Amino acid sequence: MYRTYRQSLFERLRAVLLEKFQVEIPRLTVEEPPTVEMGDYALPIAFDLARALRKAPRKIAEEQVAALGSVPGFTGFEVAGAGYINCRLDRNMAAQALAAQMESLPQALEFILVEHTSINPNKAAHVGHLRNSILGDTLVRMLRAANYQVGVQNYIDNTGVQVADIVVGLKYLEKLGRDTVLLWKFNLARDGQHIDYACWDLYARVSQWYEESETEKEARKQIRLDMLHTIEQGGNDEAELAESIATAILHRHIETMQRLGIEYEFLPRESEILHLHFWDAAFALMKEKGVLYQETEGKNAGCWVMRRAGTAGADGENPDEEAKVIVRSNKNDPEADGTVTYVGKDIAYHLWKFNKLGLDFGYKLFHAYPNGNECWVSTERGVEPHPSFGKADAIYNVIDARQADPQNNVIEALRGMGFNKEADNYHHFSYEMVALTPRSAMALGYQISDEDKARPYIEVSGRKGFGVKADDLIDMLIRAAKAEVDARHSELSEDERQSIARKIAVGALRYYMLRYTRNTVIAFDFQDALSFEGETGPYAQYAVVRAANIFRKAGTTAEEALREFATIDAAAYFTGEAGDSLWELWLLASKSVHVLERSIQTTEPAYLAKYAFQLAQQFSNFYHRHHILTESDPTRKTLLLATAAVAQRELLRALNWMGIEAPDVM
RNA sequence: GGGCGAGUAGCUCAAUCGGAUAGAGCACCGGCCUUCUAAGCCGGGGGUUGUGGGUUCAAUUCCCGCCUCGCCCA
Repeated sequence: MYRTYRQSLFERLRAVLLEKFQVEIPRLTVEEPPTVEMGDYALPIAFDLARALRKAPRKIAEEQVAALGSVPGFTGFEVAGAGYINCRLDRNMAAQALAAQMESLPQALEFILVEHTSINPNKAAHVGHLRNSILGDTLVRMLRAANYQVGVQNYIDNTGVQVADIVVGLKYLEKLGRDTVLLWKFNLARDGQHIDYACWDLYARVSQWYEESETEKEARKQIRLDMLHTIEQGGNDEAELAESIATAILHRHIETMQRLGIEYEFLPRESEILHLHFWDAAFALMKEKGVLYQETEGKNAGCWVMRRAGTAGADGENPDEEAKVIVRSNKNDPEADGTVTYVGKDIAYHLWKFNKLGLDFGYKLFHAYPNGNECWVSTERGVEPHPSFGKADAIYNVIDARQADPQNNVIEALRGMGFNKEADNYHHFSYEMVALTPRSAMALGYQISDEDKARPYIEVSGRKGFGVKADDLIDMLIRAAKAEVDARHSELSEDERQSIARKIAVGALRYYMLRYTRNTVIAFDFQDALSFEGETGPYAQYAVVRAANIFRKAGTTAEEALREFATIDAAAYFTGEAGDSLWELWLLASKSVHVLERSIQTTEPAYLAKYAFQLAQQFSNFYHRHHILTESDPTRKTLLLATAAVAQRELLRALNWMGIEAPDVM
């Protein structure tokens, strides 16, 4: 509603400016007046034109108001302040329009591929991964709400150094082989332990083992490198072990994320990128397009390198020392000679995403969700038929800010190959890391140096086993929510209370991760994350529940309240101070799709989170101000019920776009 | 050394493409449960937006210098 009227206002003003002032404006700034009494939209256009037209802004604004005349849906325009044009909607008409139908965005044609989560399958997921997955899943939901076709995938680096570290740990620390590992897994299951948790500790121990002995350091580093190469090569016991561990941990990650309502459609794995020779095809293509060249001099002599984004490149005389190495050269270590870097493999993978590689994965089913959705995984020889993945028009890679450099290298490679459209539609959806407050780190039992205690946050580290595991946090949240529900709703069954607690926990966690803008480092704090008051998910859920209580006690439904509203004329109730405050809630409720659109344009889910909170806040205010059930004026009662219905409907939509469900009671 | 990001109330964060009186939450103080649920509402104190210049009708926002912190690359 808000978006639709905004659009028509823009069109009208553009036409008027062209006709009466001979000015063409590509974009129009539409703001909001400071208070709702002043109007619903504010146009600062007169300020922009003051210089060109050599007139005072107020004077221009007055002429424009005269030129605008009457616009459907608007009751008037007035000049305010130094030269703003404030626009007033016909409140009654707008409210009827909003009550009658939900606003939506036009059908989009693009197929958008979102990649998120991408956790190394060698340890349990932690809070940092949760931020990634929740941001990514919310982006997926927002794009789908905006009528895009969206694919979701989770990239699995199953042959990387982190998985190799676990295999080193099993072999050299736990002294396990291919067969005895099965027993180890069995014992874990018997003791009620999860493999991702066990590997969390093992990973920390291996990382320590590499460093702890000065005399063994070099030898152990070599063991690590050899293990990596053995696994990459495949067809041996170590690779089989790596595959078995990585797959088991991957299943755990899928389960963890499923608890938060996060699903994937496809899991492309690095092992297939290697074994299906994606790199060879990419290598040939890159050489053909002249993106890669073999350096003959300097420190990178013998390597295949690529000009780095933002640098001058080779000048014809000296080697480009800033160039990014894609294929390593190592005369001292023939094993390492010809090794493709991570960025190299990533380029091949992204050529596949845009259907530029001429190769495809094999596919097999990996996981079936309870709702019937399926998650597929890459494999060398897959099954037929299988769903189609890749062939994206645009992609969003949800990857933390520290990886901006490699991401830009991939984009630069695409551009260098002439895939400009693809490079333009490649979005690194970047976000800052989740760290721990010193207080939370100490609560977890870690020893903190005095220096670290003075910092606002401490970076988590998988190597040190320092961090908050995702499942632990979810368990804590559910316990905390359950205690509240138990205290309030003893009349409900255990199952019902558990289900409500789960929704509250998910709401709290998802909101917590979304409320911060992307480039803010989250200093994770248990006290904040476990809070259900103030600016939190449960606060917004509570507003929905309160609205539901009204309908239940009134013996009606939100839908019925909205149908009833169509039969009354509420114009008289939208005037005066009381009318302003009521209208303010309708106006805010009408902005949901506008906020959705803006959140997508700026790739900033935090706007949506902020909006949901504000809408809940306005509703709570309304709830206290008007006692609906005891309202004696029937027309007014109908209006108030419709107000609650519209606020609840739009709040539910906004929460749904963030993957937050509201319980029936709480 | 180069690149990116950040610095706003006691704390954690917002502030749309440069717009009207810089806003929320937490914490603190004071009110409100016989009413549709107090996971709530109302009120209060709290700010030289790191710092020095510049641009302009208007700067937290843009430009330049400096300081501090974080990350990435070499």
